[in-house]
Amino acid sequence: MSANSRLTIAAHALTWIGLYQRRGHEVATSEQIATSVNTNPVVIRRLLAKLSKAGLADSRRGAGAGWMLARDLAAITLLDVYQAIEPGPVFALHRATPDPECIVGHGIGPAMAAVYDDVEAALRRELAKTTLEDVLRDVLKAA
Amino acid sequence: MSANSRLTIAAHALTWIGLYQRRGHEVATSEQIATSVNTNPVVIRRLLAKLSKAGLADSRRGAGAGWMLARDLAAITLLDVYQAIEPGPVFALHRATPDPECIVGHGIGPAMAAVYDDVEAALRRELAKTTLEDVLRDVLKAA
DNA sequence: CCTTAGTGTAACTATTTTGGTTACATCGGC
DNA sequence: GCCGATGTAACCAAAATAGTTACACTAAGG
Repeated sequence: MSANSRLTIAAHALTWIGLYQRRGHEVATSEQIATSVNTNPVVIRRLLAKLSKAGLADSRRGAGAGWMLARDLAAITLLDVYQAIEPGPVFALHRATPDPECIVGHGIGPAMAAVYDDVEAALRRELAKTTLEDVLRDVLKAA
Repeated sequence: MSANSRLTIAAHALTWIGLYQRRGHEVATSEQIATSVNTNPVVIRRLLAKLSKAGLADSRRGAGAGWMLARDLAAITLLDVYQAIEPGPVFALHRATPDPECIVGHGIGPAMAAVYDDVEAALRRELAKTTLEDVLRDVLKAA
């Protein structure tokens, strides 16, 4: 399937900031996070910008700039992260509109849309079960 | 997100064949199906080839060739279709492997993979709830 | 002030996925 | 053998995703 890695990267970034702050640091830079994630700092900043708009992270500019969490890790679920960064749905309907003269072509869109709504709801329910605190706990356990 | 339309098209194709057969026809051609879906016949054949391998559809060659269902619509769930055509997972881990020296970089992969397994399981459970018979009923209701 | 480290964001490129198209070998009933 | 279809490879186009460069802007600290 599509398979994008944004949720993974975003969770990684926030978890990294959370751990860094717990170790006594004020802010984390996109450069530091990018090193851990193994990508370009701009990729991190773009994601954190969305997370910031969603109220999950905050940035500070000027000298001593960087990123910090807007809430504790325990107060951020993967659903929060998902909603902050994923615009589209998991499944798409037809790229080109099917033949409206055909009964199936006419009715299949709404029928599938209803199913997809339920699937997305289930997916969200599942993502809501895990907080970044849970993720960090697993991470530390594995170390 | 990714958003591919394969599941939609595959469900459309099978439902179309099912209805066509109920109306007394032996087989449906990829050309007919493609007209209803509004795409190229090869796209349909490619999908039906996978559905055939999964035991959901059968093809006949030579003169009077075409496609038929291998099972009744009521015996095919959207999960069956999904598994027949979707290879990869919904969410991907890091594209490049994160810094293994970093605790978070080291442990985040397995941690997220565990969550993603649960999410996929929920998604499958949800898809299994709907059969193509259900889809056809909705389609006919909308007509 | 003015230096400086880092954010914010646009613009461009590369890679991958997805879907559409052409082409043609093959099959099998008539 | 003819003919209408499948089966598949090969190629192309478009879109999504991620990586990169570039640079204006911000604000603490000297």
